[in-house]
Amino acid sequence: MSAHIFVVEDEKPILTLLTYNLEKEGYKVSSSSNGEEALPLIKEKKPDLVLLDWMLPDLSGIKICQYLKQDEKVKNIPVIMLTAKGEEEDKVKGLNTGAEDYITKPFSFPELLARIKSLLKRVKPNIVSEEATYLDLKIDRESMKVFRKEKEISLGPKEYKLLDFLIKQPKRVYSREQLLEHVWGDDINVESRTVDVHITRLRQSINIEGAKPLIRTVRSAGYSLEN
Amino acid sequence: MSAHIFVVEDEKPILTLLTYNLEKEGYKVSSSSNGEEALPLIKEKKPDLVLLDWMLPDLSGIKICQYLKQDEKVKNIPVIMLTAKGEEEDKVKGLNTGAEDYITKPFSFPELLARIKSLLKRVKPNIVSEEATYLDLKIDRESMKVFRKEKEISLGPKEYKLLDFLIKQPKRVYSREQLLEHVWGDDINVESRTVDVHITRLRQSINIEGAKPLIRTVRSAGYSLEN
DNA sequence: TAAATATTTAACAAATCTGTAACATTACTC
DNA sequence: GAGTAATGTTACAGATTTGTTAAATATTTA
Repeated sequence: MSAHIFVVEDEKPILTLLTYNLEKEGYKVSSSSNGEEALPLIKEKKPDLVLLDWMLPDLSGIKICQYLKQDEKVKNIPVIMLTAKGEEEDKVKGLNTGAEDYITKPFSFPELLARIKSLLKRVKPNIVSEEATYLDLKIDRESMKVFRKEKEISLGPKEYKLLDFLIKQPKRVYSREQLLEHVWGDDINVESRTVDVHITRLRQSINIEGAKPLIRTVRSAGYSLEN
Repeated sequence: MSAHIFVVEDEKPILTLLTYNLEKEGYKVSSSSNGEEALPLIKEKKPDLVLLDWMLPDLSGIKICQYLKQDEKVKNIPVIMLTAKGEEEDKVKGLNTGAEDYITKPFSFPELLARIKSLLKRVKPNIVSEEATYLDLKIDRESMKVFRKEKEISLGPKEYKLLDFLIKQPKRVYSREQLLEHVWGDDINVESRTVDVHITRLRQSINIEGAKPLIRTVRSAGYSLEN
């Protein structure tokens, strides 16, 4: 499964070059040479990574980045900013926009590629596929069905979300707070012990005869999907 | 593996504060309060980042930065300059020296920390890596598991934290007080002898048949992860 | 070598953390 | 609108972890 990269760049030669090279590397590329139209497109398409020219003519890259990083739904998409040489002083300003990386134009493509890969590796959990499995557990996100050993299991909405989240990085341990943030949403105000209860319910649901328990408790730390 | 930061600052209180706080965050810190001696030291030690006072008495920070940025071997080390308030207008001048960031004194430590992290992220994308090893000991921070010779070891929360901290800089000796601060947290009030007990427990946990002891006691000084 | 100093370890009580049942409340379905 | 399902909270039992103490052991000093 390949990552989807969104490029916002008004300099056509650069855009063409980037698109060409990135696609050659196997990435799916979308682009816009116009800041104003880029923002809604990014929110709609939810790419895995955004390459953003610092100084776009209409809506500047800095602004776009700020908007993205303020929006709950897309703030986790990593952003690499392309800053031209003369704008280097603005780097400091850029720190506060929350972009994950900066590259000064003109840049070497291999370097860019390395940085892209490095970032994508870190946000792997955001790259979701239609189907995920862990051992004998399978989740089909299209039909929203869950199977254990080929047998369908019925989960409540929250249990489904919880599993959906945990299975993205099965072995990673998440704190109750992290789970609340990602599964419940961070504005919500819910006791962290509530997570325990839902974990218990999820455990009961996915537990079938003759199968291992799949959720690990890590004392004073949290939970992970693992046995 | 933790990042190495070099601080050049002639104001002793600031230098002390910085060193203290940075080490508390787990960074390795070297320093110099003298510009002339700093330059060769930086070239020799090749830290991951340099914090540089703008106006040093002998050899100014600007000069040092210029020299660093002209030297092929160290030009890639990011530099953060600490400018005093009155010197703010000189920022523009400073930009040409190639420093990566500027902070005006007095500064808030959390802000400095954020900038350091942001810079380090670019240079060393995974400075606090998800995995650390020392000899036959491995700690996976993602799943929060510890292995000795490929075999999983189960640790209590505090033991895990202790090891997690010690392994960031193996061989470095930490006093009981330092360990209390880093592993327990500094508001807490716990006897320093308690550290001994936890070290003992950690020793027992990570000690498996036919493997060397990995924690060294340094009499009247503290402990280190070393054999 | 004895005394002084420092560290290791076992034992135990106190504190903390987790699992789950029970219940109240809210949201949804027909 | 009644009935059903889902959700969040609380309470409590049981399990694990933690800090302290004190005695045993080790190391240094005089």
